[in-house]
Amino acid sequence: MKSEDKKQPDLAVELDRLVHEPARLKLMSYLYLVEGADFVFLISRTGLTMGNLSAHMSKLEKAGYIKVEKEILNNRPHTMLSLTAAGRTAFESYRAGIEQIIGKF
Amino acid sequence: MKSEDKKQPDLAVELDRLVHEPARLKLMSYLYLVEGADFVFLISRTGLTMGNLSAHMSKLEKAGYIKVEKEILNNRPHTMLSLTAAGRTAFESYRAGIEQIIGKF
DNA sequence: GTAAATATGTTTGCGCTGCAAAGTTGTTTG
DNA sequence: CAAACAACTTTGCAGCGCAAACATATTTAC
Repeated sequence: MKSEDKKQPDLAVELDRLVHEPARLKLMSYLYLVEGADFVFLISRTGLTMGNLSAHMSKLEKAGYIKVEKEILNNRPHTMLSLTAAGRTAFESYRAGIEQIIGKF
Repeated sequence: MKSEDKKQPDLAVELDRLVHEPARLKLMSYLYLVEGADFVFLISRTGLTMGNLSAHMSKLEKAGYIKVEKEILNNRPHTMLSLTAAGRTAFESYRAGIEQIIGKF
């Protein structure tokens, strides 16, 4: 490396706040592995309330990070979530960013 | 009443928001390694503005995570930051929490 | 010698956001 | 039929991070 690099703010990496928020980070982390989980299951898995899961889900959907499919199953609503390609990319890049800040695990 | 662990919400881990905030995460990550850095240097290192660094520094200090030492050096104010023992512990436990959510790197 | 620029921070104003609580819609049960 | 349940959505507000404004002391320019 050259000394012409005045400062190297390797910590100046920007983390995607949409992913960074703990509730959403948990969701995306899980969806990254399983490729599909339903609303009710995710509540028990993440410890979120229905209200909060609903709100975060909407944000992630609006951002294009997850796909939300609603259907009627056994006469009841049923909601399935899954990561989109953009969501996978966003998660991977978030992971890289955080690793850069925190260091190797 | 007695509860059996039917579900293991390994994602239900709580992240310390004081550490989680990107600006503070960067600060603590760096201080974890070097054990002492001054205000001006940290600005270039983290990409924060003076105002934001000042605010986050105050929060971390109030939380007991860092120690802030102010002196006059060459007729100018000089501020040194360093992690406290509590800060080190908090950072380590944050790291463990995030690893549990995101997975192994 | 004083006005302007520089250095090192702190404080303030406010827009955004996450969370708990309340609301919605439909179904089952007694 | 009413009350309880299931699966969500919407709302209200407190708290927070950020940019901008402010504070204070020193050095430089003229």
